[in-house]
Amino acid sequence: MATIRDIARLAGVSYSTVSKALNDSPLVKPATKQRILEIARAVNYQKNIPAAQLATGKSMVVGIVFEDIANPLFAHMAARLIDRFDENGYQAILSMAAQAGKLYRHLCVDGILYWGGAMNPSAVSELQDTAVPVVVFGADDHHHLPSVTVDRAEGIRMAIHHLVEQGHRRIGFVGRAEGVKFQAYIDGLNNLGLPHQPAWVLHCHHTWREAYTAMLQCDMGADAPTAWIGSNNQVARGALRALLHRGLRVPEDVSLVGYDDLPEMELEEVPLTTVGPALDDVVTNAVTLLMAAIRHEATVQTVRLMPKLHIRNSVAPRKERCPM
Amino acid sequence: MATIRDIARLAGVSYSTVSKALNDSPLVKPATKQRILEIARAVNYQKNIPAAQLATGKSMVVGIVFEDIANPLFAHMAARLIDRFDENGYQAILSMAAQAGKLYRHLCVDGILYWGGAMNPSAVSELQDTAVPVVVFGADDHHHLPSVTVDRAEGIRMAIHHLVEQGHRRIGFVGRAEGVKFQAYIDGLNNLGLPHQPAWVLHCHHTWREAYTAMLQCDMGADAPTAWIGSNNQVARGALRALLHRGLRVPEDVSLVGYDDLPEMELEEVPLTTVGPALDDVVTNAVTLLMAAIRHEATVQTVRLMPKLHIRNSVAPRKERCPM
DNA sequence: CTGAAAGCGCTTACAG
DNA sequence: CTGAAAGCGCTTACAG
Repeated sequence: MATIRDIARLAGVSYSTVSKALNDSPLVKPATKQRILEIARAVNYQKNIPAAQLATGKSMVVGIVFEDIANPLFAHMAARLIDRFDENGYQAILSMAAQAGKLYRHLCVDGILYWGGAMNPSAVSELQDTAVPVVVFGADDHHHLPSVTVDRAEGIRMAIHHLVEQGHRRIGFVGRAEGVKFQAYIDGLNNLGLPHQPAWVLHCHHTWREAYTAMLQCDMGADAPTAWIGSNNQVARGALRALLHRGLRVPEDVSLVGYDDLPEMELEEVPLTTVGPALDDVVTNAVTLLMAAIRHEATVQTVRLMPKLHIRNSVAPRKERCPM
Repeated sequence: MATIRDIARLAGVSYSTVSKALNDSPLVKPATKQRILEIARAVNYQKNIPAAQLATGKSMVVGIVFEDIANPLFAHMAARLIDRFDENGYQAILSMAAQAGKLYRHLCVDGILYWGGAMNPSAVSELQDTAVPVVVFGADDHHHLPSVTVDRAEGIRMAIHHLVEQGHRRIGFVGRAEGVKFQAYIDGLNNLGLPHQPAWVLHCHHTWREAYTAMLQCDMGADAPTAWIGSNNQVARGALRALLHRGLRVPEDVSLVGYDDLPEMELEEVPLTTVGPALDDVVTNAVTLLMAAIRHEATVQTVRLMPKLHIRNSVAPRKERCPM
């Protein structure tokens, strides 16, 4: 690997001049600069970034942490995130929560973006230990960190209202039976004076499989919900499949609205009506916040986004369901 | 951020002794070592890896490149890959093909693992420019690089044979109508003296959506295939959905075998019969190869894996299909 | 416009 | 067992 000194020798200048030329400093005569650049290309010079980083104290790379890379949301956002950082002159690297702390400390990244639906507290606090700025997104507020959050409770309320408008009164919930979304579900029903029963809540983690299994096994007697809310994209899909598997028609027999608005939701067997934030907004705001934090101009600490309702084909007016 | 010199001052020793203590060198007296370690912990010392890297020339991190992070195979393999590297004392970072070249050169990683189904030639050659070892996997052989490949042609042959054993003679292909798999499809039919027609090949990229659309629109007249091969996991799923959407029963009316054996394939509406390599083998071999290359003991240059047939429920003996 | 010098935080022979 | 010194490849005042 050629170094700055090799080039200096070849060009017959000092290596500090080479350094300046390579960094396009105005302090070096165009002619020399050009000569140096040509030689650099000729020897296929590659700057040693760790060395530059050591000298300047900045790496121009940021780390992105994903709690759950199996979630299709991940693929959807990662590419956009990387592009946004690139526009800001930063390179982005991806990692999973388990190794992020150690990794980014080692690499001395300039900033960290943490995406977590469930938000692993120990992973986050490990990140905080490092001196670099971190912003979190996709989760609930984090007390001590800038974050972009979504009013998920409002999202669930919107889902309930939409269902109620269609005449539904027995509304079930599939997903994690705890946290903001679940609480909003309970509160939403109570506020509207709607009934709820333990049997209408199918507790499961945010995976396709668990949601599928839960929905497949649950009681679908005459007293069962006529509409369900699935607490994220995976859950909604798994639930949909299970419903269909059981011979129920969606939305004719049962309605379903899912949280998270991925483009793919439209491609499901029954295009899913969903509620969720515009993902591009989430991405853009998260990047903006981190850039500001890196430049120490962190005026805004928290951005709160509103979800929207996307009506497709998985909700229909209630009619009493034919028993199984 | 505390440095080695801060600790030295606090401990009343030279900083070179601190360095040795921190690296657990046997050259320092246990008592001093312990005192140094305690101080290091007390001041929350974090080693500056770029500096260490500059001094030693190695970073102990490897880069993993994924061409297509939207492919569920990605999530499946990334976690396993990271674990394997960890067992070898290496940290792994993920990135997408577009930025990998620049990124890994900047970071001076010790090795690169490149996963590509379609194999983007320019991205790979950009990687090769760097002096660090790279191994590719999940794609065809790469002429100049160590690689772990799968005999995909054999996989397709296995699929055809399985279908033929079930009495099928008109076998269609959904996926990229070029490359190894497609060629194996054509050759396989020819070798068995089976007919084939242009209309039985649905060309599409490896996405759910394209496969779905292609299968939805194709001619399903009396002359259509009674069985299909989907060229990867996404394609097989999209095709399955389209078939069902058209009112065809799988496998009663049409059979389908998919390439790639992801655990999720079993969870499809109709559990899919698939053909593909054991993914853990792919992962393990790829890591082993890269580790060997990094240690300059690259004896094996290419590992070729055999796919297997996984029989589930999407293939049935042929019966003439009821026309649509 | 150019170059000599110091320094970033670490590692590693080498001498004591 | 400990420490002084040189060096990794770069950047950046500072002097010329």
